Amino acid sequence: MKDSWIGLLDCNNFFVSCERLFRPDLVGKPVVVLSGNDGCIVARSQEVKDMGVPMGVPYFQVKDILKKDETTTFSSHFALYRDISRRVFTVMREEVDLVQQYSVDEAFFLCGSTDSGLAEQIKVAVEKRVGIPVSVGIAPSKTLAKYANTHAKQGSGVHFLDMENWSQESKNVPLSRIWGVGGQLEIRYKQHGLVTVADLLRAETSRIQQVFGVHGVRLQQELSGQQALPFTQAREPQKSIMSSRSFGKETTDPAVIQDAAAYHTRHALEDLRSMQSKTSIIRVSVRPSRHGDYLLRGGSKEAVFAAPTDNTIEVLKVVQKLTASLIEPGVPYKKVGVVLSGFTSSETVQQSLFVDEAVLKSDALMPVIDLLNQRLGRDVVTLGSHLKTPQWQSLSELKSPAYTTQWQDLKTVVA
DNA sequence: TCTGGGGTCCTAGGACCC
DNA sequence: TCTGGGGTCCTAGGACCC
Repeated sequence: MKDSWIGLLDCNNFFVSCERLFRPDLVGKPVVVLSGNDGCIVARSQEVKDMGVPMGVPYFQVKDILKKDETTTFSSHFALYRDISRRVFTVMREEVDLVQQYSVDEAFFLCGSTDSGLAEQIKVAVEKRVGIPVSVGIAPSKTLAKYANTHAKQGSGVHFLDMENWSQESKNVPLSRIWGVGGQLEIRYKQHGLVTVADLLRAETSRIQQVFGVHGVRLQQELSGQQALPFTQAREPQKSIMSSRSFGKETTDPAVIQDAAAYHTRHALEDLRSMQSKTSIIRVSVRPSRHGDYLLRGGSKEAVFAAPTDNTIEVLKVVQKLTASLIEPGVPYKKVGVVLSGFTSSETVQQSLFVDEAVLKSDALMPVIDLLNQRLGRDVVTLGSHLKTPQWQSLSELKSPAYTTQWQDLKTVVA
């Protein structure tokens, strides 16, 4: 299809919009959503953006400014956002066939280069039926569609990139504004005299390949309107599961670190089993604070299982060893996490020739534990040694009620 | 005092093999 | 006594994204 352009639908200030859905009184007023630990700002309403509060800034640094302007603050509430996200894309799929979800609040779709009717139609449907404001950008490639979306957000909410003007406009667009160019790459491009999109488009591809590798060449193609990042409707299976969290307070105590590692292992394995998958690679990482003398003392290690497993007990043993070998005495750690990868479907897993009897028995235990936790609430039944009160956990003090996922938090509507 | 969590992809460099 | 080079796999880490 020669005329196949790519659209990007992006929810505006997604987390903020989700909170406003249940607090319509906050529409038009400043709102922020914080990360876990109430550490950083992860979503800002337009009013807060206009106040000059940057994305990702530590909350404590802007607390006073926000208070002064009577900003409403929420701790993040991912179960709610995932639920709203599912509704957004359900409605979207009813309006357009070819959809590729990219993140919790964005999806690409295929459409014609002049098909503004469709773009408008999707936007209206989502806003009307879900209540989340969205913007749509349309262009010949994904990277350009992302860029077009920034125009859409500033304007009427739908924007088609005009390729006639693009070669002219690209002279004034810094590479740093392009999807895929972060702080480090911006510096590297600058070192080679490449500052604007036009600079990159002019550069010799062989030289770009040499200096910036496949990533650079792909970027050049995407920005010239070629689709180097293919649109695929098929949902790629998830390749890894991560569970990690910063501690409320740094710790040097191996028992506390082991307890947190065990917690993340249980949760990652629970997710794994719900995906009907088994894992063959586990990686454990420990990090000191990113802001202190121990910056470089973190690290990670992985282990490979001879036969793929979804058995928490089996994985916990390995995690314990990896964690112990990573911890250095006296280093104050701030974060620990585990990542599972190398998945195979549970049904197709080959049995190892030498299966431990005890492992087989505990395999049967896993579904029981998952079911109990589903019924009784997370972590009612847990495996592995753990401290009575987790000393590493943090508080989310400003969390909104679980409007859509907990019965007791359902909104009461009085007619 | 207080600086997120969950993903993907890429690559440098060491180990190992022939 | 002299003492290669290329390929591949793996680990760990880095960059980016939302």
